[in-house]
Amino acid sequence: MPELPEVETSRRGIEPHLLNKKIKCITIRQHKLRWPIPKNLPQLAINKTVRAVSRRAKYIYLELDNGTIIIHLGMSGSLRICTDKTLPEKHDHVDIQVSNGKILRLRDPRKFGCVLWADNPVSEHKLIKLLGPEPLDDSFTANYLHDKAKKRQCSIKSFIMNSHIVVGVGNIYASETLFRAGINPKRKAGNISLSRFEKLVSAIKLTLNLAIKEGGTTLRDFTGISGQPGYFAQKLLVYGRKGETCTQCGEHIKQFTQQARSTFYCTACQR
DNA sequence: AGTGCGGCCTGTCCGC
DNA sequence: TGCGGACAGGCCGCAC
Repeated sequence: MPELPEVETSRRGIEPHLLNKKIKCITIRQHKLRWPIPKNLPQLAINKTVRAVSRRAKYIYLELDNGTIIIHLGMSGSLRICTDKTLPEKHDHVDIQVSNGKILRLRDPRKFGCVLWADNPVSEHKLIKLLGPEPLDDSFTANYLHDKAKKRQCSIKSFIMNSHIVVGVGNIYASETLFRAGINPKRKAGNISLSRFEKLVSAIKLTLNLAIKEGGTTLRDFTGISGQPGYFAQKLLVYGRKGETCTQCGEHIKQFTQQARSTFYCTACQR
């Protein structure tokens, strides 16, 4: 599933094919994604130029003069660049063709993703407005997290997965970063010291940057096959490693369920 | 306001 | 071998 690093890699992959190109055609084969694709999307976007291909949280923006196309990949979505010679397959729901003939094609078997329109400025859109800082921005600091966590009773894991606190930390990276920071995922967010938040913030930045590097390598030829799931697996320290030994201490990795999500951690290393 | 959970959806895996 | 059911997950929107 696309986590932030994969979304950023996708963005970088499609950008050169779309930037400064005019949108010529939008084909919607399946309107029913997480939210319906607006019926008037083609009307709004056709003959408009893509001024920027950017990202906020796990949303990809195609910025036009009159507004923005927002794309979210949900958990099974992927983007590729092709031409109309490549026939759409079963789960290829949307094509956006630009003036050089290239097509941006969205595939999403589970339909958890979305394609939406936002009037200017996109930052005022309902889904965007309340989002927390980008984890890789300088504004995301230990002080910020520590302050936000004051008196919070929820677990540190659900705290860092809360997009109103910080964006882009999904279920996999929540486990991974808490392991790197040596923090027990069950610990209450409000009960964590500033110095431990410093470790956590460093771990989040490190892990996401490493994964973006990995994604960059794996998805280099993005217009071809595109990203297979599980390509991060080699680098994962705890996620999906239930019963295997901890890379730090040799203890067995434990799995349990938190907020209906699988958490993996080392009982010895994480306190 | 903070917290937790239901729901959306289909491919994959497991057990029978 | 084929089939059914459990499971996975991002994250909004609602209920408490």
